[in-house]
Amino acid sequence: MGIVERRIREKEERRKYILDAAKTLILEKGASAFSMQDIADATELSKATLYLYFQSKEAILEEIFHDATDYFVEYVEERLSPELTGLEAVMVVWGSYLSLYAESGDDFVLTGIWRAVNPTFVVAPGGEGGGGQNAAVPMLDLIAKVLERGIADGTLDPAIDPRGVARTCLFLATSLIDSVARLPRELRDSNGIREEMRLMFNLLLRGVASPTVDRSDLYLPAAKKDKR
Amino acid sequence: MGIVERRIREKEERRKYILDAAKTLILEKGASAFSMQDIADATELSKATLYLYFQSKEAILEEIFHDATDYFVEYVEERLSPELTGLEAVMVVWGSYLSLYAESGDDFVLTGIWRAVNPTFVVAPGGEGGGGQNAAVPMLDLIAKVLERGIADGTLDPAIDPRGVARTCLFLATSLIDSVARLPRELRDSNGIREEMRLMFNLLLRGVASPTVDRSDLYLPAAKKDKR
Amino acid sequence: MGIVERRIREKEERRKYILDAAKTLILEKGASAFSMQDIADATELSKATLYLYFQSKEAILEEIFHDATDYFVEYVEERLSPELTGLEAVMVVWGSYLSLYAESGDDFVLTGIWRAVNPTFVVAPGGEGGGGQNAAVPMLDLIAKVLERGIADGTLDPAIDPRGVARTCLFLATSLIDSVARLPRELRDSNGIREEMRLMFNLLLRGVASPTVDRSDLYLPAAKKDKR
Amino acid sequence: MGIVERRIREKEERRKYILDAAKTLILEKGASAFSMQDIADATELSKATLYLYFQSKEAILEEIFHDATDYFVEYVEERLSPELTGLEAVMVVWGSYLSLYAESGDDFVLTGIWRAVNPTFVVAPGGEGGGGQNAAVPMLDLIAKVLERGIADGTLDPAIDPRGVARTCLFLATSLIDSVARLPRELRDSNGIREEMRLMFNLLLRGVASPTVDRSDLYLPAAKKDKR
DNA sequence: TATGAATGAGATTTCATTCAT
DNA sequence: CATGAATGAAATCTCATTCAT
Repeated sequence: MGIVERRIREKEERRKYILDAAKTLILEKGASAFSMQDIADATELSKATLYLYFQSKEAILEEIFHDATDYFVEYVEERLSPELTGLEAVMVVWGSYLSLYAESGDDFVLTGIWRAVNPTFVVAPGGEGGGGQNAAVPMLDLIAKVLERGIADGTLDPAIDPRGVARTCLFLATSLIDSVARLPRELRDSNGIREEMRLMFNLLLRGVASPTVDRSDLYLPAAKKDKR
Repeated sequence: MGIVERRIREKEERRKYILDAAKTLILEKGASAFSMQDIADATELSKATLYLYFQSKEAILEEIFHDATDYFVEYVEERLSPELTGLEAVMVVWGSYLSLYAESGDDFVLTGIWRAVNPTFVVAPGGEGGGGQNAAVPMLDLIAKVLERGIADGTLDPAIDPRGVARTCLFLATSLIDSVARLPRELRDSNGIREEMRLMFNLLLRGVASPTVDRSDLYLPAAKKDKR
Repeated sequence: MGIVERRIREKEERRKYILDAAKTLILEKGASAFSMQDIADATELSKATLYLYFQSKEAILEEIFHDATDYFVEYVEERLSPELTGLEAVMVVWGSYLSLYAESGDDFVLTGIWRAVNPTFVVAPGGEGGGGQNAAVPMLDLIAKVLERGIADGTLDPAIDPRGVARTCLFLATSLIDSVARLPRELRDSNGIREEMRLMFNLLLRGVASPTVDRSDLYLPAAKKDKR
Repeated sequence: MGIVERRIREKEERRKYILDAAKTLILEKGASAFSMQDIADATELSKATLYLYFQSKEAILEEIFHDATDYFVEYVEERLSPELTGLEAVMVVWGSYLSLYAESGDDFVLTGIWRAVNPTFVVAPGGEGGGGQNAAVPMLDLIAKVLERGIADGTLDPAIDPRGVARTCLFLATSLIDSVARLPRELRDSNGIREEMRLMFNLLLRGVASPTVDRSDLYLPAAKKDKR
């Protein structure tokens, strides 16, 4: 029932359709290298029509970023059962990064485009209140929460500032993704990248872990294998 | 002595003049957002004149990147006395990053532009042999050498692969710089950024240090103060 | 009927409008001396708009060349009734050249621009298989066919190689046109040019005719008069 | 003797030096595709210096054209002994074209650049009195003279107008050369080109010969071999 | 709602020519 | 006499965005 509802639903579907095309293009050409014309071609819509659904090219980028981070946050939260220690939880987060990249690499890479959306985000301490950047806040919150848990249960170094470290970690992780997003697609799928990511997370893991934790527990498993 | 030398010197000066203008622009607008016209306006030269001094826009970027990395490597090598332990040496490198940023912030930020020059570098494991990217090799070598020293003398975790970790660290450090380079100038000078960098390096420090090292030694001093 | 058809027709008309402007410019300034800006000025369109209708400047040149040669080939084929001897057919071809030039001088001159499109054509024996040059192939085929006819019926010199001679003749004829195309417009309309062309064709005619043919039959009539 | 004379001679030598470099460049890149910078590089002079010796780029082209035609005229006149029939003389002229091309191909090709110098020449009947075009007049005179000789001694068709035919022939011959001049160097040396030229001259030969002449005498020998 | 058409502004690069020294 | 330096003008092409229909 309701013409209005149908209209709204159809509009939403169109938006999604356009976004999907844009995502594919970003993954193919990089976030700054694709054009509105590219989207128009891919969707078989006219450029003018795109502007009926999105205010600007930037608005499209922002929404894509938003979607990607939401997806990531959801994905992680599903896997964060309350009985995990803080350290285990951190590993779940990092591990999710790796496995999401390994599984659905493409979609995930889109979390890396925030630089194209709003470069003043993570790095700017006071910048969290800005415009299109808020999309990163849930990711930040997620990480900060996990870090706090670890500080509380003693598995993470009590000296770290959860919020600051969360920002740094997120920044580093998305930086890597950002770089990956600029690589040509064929390079992007290489094992090398996955190893590079794992290496980075291992470093960060040891960086945040409590000194009391046995070093041998601070290795993320190779991607695509479930954590034991 | 004589006319020829003066000519050469003046030519060199004008190159530098143009480069300086370009640097300022990069710092203001980001490495990919400035145009030859911008440089022409800033220098009050014609676009054609710019091409007398540089083959292409890319050549300008490459030279700037080169200069910045060279300067960094020199700066660090001056401070790396042989009697330092590997861990101390790592701290010198990271510390140099911090103090260089604090001292000559702007120039240093330019080490972050390699993404604009050749985006396939660090992240691509086999990519070290490519084109304009070689300018990063000295930085990589420097870090790898220091890590090896630390593995040898037991102050760093023997499990790390020096070359791989060097690549990761360099990647992360330049990522941060790259992001900073995109910030508006006024944000860039904030203490927040410096703290962010220090935090990141502290994480990395603990990531690479041997588990036997006392955690309290793994803090970089706040920027602007010389390490004793 | 219908909007779509009208759109298509209008689009075609605007293409033609642009092409016409380009033709005029070529005729005024020469095929290599006109610029996209010139076309934009002439059509009162923006340069960007031109690129909506043609992929590149070269594409415009190619299309103009194509049109001109197609028109010539059609024109000649209409006049080549099967009962003509080979010699008569050759005279029809040459005569068409002359009368087309006399009648629709400007359009016809455009057959001479192939040099600007692809300079390696006719003169390069193996070059017939190349890129944008194929537009000349129908002209070549036409002439070769006619020559063969004449060799078969004894009105042309059996010693000539039809394909080779066709290439040479086409080359010479378009060379002349090419030169004419570079003349300032006022000179181009002179009777002198037409005489020059006739003279050339008369030479060629005697060059290919069988020695048995009476020399007095080997004169093309003055232009603008129909051959009976 | 005297300083003035030496100055003049040296100036002349410099001119020649520059011209030689320009010729080489034309042959490499085509008459319109080379730049003053190219000449400057080749001569190791500055662009400004070039303007001390030549008023403009066009002046250089004109002089090169002049030299080339002069050389051709001289070359032919040396071989035109008075006892030759007009027909034989024509064959000497055409043959010289062929052998000059075969021998010193490069220098000779330069006769084809007149289009770049002054496109209004040959084809414009009244154009002989113009500016830089006069360089072609000696060639025209040469051919006309030869044709007249043949008309007088009965070896050429009395119906032809020597001056008009001379202009046509010259036009055709230089057209071919002009096209050749635009070919990449490697193509230019092919036998195909020489054959093409020979074919054209054979056509012209039969076009101008008296009908009484035996057709079998109307073949130019293959290049590089002396006429029997 | 949808779009075809149009465009202003801008990107990089080239080149013949001039002029102060 | 020679030239280093400079440049105005031009060339091709791209792109996000607007608007009348």
